[in-house]
Amino acid sequence: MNETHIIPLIVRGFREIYQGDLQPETITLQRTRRDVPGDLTLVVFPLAKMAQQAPEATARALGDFLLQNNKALAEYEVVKGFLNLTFKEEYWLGRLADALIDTGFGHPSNDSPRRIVIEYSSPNTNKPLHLGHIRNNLLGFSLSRLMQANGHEVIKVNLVNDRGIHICKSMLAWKKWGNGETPVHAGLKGDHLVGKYYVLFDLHFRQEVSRLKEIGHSDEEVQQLSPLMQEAREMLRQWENGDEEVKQLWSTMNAWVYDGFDATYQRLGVDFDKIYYESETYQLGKRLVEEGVRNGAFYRRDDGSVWADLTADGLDEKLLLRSDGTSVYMTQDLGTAQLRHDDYQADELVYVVGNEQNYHFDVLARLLARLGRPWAGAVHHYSYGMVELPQGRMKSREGTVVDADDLMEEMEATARSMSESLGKLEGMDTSEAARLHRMIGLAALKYYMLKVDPKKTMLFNPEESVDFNGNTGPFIQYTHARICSVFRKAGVDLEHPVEALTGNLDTRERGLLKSLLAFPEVIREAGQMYSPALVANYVYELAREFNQFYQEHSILQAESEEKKALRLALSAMVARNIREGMFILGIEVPDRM
RNA sequence: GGUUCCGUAGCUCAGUGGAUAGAGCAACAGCCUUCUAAGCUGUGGGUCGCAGGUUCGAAUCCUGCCGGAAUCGCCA
Repeated sequence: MNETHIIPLIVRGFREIYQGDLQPETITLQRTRRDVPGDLTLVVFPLAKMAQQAPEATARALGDFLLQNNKALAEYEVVKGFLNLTFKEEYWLGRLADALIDTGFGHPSNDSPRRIVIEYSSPNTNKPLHLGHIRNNLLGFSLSRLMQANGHEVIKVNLVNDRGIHICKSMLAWKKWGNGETPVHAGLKGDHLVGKYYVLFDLHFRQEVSRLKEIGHSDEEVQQLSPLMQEAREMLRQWENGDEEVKQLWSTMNAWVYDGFDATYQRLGVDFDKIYYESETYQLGKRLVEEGVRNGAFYRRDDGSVWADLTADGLDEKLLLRSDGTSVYMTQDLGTAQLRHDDYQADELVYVVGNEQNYHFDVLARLLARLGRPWAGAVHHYSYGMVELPQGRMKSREGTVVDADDLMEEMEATARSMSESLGKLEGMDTSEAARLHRMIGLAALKYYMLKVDPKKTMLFNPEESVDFNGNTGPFIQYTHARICSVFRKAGVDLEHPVEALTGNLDTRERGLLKSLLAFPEVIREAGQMYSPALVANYVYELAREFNQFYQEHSILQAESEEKKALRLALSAMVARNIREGMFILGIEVPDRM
């Protein structure tokens, strides 16, 4: 519900009655509580102070004025300092009729669209995607849709970290113990195969560590002395020196990983407009660091390493280039930021990255500023919370990492068994049923993760995540399917449900209508807050409210034709808002389930 | 230790200056000859971490304290 059009009238009324100028910001309008008569509430307390009159009297004076000057208003009531306004039936019916023919409903008009580059996913190529990546991907993708819904131009980019010591570890392990194994031989997705060798490296490395510790070496010494680690570091140097054989192996194994990632992305339903590879951008980062050294922004130590001194900003010194000349994470991110800016000249460079990297992005923005990049302020770290399991954080050592592919498989299987035990899809052909199970299982997973405030650490409870009742994705899908079913029975087109709207609204219908009309405002606010969770919560509330309405009223067997038309119109709008809202979340809704 | 974030019902979460703080799950009790029961209704369950402050009004803003997490790497 968005009745801000009444604000100028309030300002005018206040001026006429009290000869005072009201700043629109001091006007608080909100939806009237459900248990009190009225539609829209003006909070009068702050105004009463300016009017130098008791809140009740001020409210009544303003109420009288509004009633006289706005034909849409039917009556008002004053409760303490709250002025509760009630609109006429025709007004609400008009709003509903307008919404029905508004194909852009839920896409607020935007007179200052921005160009926004959103980076998300950002995987390393040494391991398959896991639960943490899933939250990242879902947030990044739905954030993109949310910004598009708000009229912004969005470019979705992925930054694949395809180079570095971690990849060398997988490569080295494969070279030593792989016997030429390929994904085809092994019957494994490529990302999983490469991940297997990363784990193998770690296993052998830890054996070396314990041997070295037994003979009395410290933790730091062990890192230096471990032959495996030395080999991996040597491999990284060879890679940066363009060694043919190393590059060849690197391309081969990365190609396996990309095949695997593509399959996972596709199944998850996310995509990208452009993919950056750090192997193609880190050199640019090095050049930026050198530039910084030349103009005094950074400095080089005797051992050849390059640092930024951020102590004046209350931070520490930050390494930008290792003593052996190889680049670190920050080097690469400087390069990719520059490249991204050159490519798009975007108003915002959004990085969907976990909050464990808050410091990193704080430093990144400062470094860019220090390099004199005027667009440094465009860097925006979209910092989201970690995903934890009931037993705590995921730990690869303890084998508690929840694999993305496995998880999607399980959700789908749960949807299948649930649907079978409920006897839901009788008579549906198997491929159609399979499509539905995918849709439902994925909805459960996506909604479960997106309904939580992005910045908060969230708990992933496997048992709860496969619950399809209550505040869940399948519940919302079900509501949509129910509405579609009604329209099939009625033989009415959901997009053009009625010719005309007349008659009266009861409390439930009126409440549902007000909720429906709030949709554009929710999308706008969610966009301002960068919060898909607001959309998720709205859609859930709407579905819940519809189900209450559905339980109480018959749509097709309504008391009169005009009532039937009205209820069809309400139902159609609920279905549309659900579909649009879920679309923003990257969740599909079925016509039956 | 510094910085940042978090603390709301048994559990998971909404609620970012307005009225009597809400959902879901779990527990218990009901509702399908009527548009899909993946639904609906009801019952019980709260010192909004604690203490001050600002305000007509605070879960919400400020300060301090307590508890938890992340981070401060020649890892990414």
